[in-house]
Amino acid sequence: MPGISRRERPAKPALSREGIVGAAVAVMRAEGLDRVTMRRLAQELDTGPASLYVYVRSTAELHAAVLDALLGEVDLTPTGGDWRERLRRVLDSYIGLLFDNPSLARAALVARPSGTNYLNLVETVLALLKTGGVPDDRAAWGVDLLLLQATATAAEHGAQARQLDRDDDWDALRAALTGADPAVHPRIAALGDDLVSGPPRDRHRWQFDVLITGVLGTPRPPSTTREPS
Amino acid sequence: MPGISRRERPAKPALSREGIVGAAVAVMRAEGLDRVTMRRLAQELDTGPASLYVYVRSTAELHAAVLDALLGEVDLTPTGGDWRERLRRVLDSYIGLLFDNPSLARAALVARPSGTNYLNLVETVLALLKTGGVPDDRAAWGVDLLLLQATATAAEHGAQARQLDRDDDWDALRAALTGADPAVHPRIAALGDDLVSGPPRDRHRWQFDVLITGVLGTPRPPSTTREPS
DNA sequence: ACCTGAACACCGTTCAAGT
DNA sequence: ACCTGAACACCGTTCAAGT
Repeated sequence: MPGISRRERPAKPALSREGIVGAAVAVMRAEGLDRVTMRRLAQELDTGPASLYVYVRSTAELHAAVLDALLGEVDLTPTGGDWRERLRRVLDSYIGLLFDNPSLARAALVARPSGTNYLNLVETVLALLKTGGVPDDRAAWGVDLLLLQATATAAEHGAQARQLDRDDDWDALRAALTGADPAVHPRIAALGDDLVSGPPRDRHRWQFDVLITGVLGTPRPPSTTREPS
Repeated sequence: MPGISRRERPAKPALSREGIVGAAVAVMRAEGLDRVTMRRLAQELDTGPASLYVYVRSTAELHAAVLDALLGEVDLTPTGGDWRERLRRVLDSYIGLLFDNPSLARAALVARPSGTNYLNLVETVLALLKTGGVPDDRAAWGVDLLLLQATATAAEHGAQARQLDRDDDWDALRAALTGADPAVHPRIAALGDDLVSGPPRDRHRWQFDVLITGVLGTPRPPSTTREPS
């Protein structure tokens, strides 16, 4: 028994970008993004790592491709509620996806995806903002803000959830905040528990509302760049 | 000439957490956080990597310690302007620090620092929000929102700035957005350039204003957790 | 063109053994 | 206790050589 995944595959299928990304998604699902390495994938595809570089530029690019593939699972058409509620649902779906794959959220911050699924997500958010009467110029900048916030939240919390390792750091932060010396950090001491408490869902909802309220109430500054001749 | 950094150090100094973090900061400044590895540090300290584990739990924990040390450079007492302007300056200082060390921003999302410098930053933000009349409960959640936004912005942009590698991804996104098919992605096509354009400073300022406006205008939801007896 | 073996230059972490 | 050598189990990427 030389290979692991030799089931109904008598002949080695030809390499292709599609096949590589597909294998990458499978490995990610089974073992996490940390295991999506050139060497692990080469093993899966029964070849050497060098061969993959014909189709993929780097590990980072590969991770971006995996993310875009996963983005196909985001629910872009929730039903019921007004534009605001639907937008919240779309972003919750996006966050949920990244929560399940925390390392993916971190990858999203580093190498932004540019595939169809990402474009569909952006388009959906823009359409909902339009429905809500958000001026175009604010929507253009707002979509970035909303997606960045969602991604960062997932990246942050995701770390906490998956790796036991990070729990210690988070506990350390919690302890540092709740145990602050009132003489040195009076505001932290005054707020205490509230700084880190609250059900995540409530926090997310409030954060989303802050963003929407802010976008609705904040005109964009006049452009500081020189006009095109 | 056996070692690299043998200058006025005749005897090998005893290992200590302080010394390790200090060396880590030095290596980060000189070669970037990517080079802050157990092995590289061991080499710097003239020992083996295993020895470091007496003082440091993991590489992630070490990176968090480096971040907290760097956080000491954030300007917490800008002069002039009202609370809002001063808060903007503090966050700009924080963002600037992370911009210069992009990988640090990513580390901040994964392993949150809990040292004195981080507490000082949180305290300062809370104090400025208090000055601005932001209710305590919103300030408690708002500080997280503001710092997360700043960190994510740095993590995102930082990748673009430092590594040529990521430029391609960003260009790909830009091209995908500006070249969108109006039949498939009408809103993206309509907004076009504006989605990715604008001086970063203007975008940052607008994002900050959105957050402040949002926090000022969004009450926290009534707690959904049961009251303490 | 596409594919590969082999090499270069690294990693984190553990553990038995020493002092 | 503190420190370490050595090992285990990996990495990304390049490049000359093959088909």
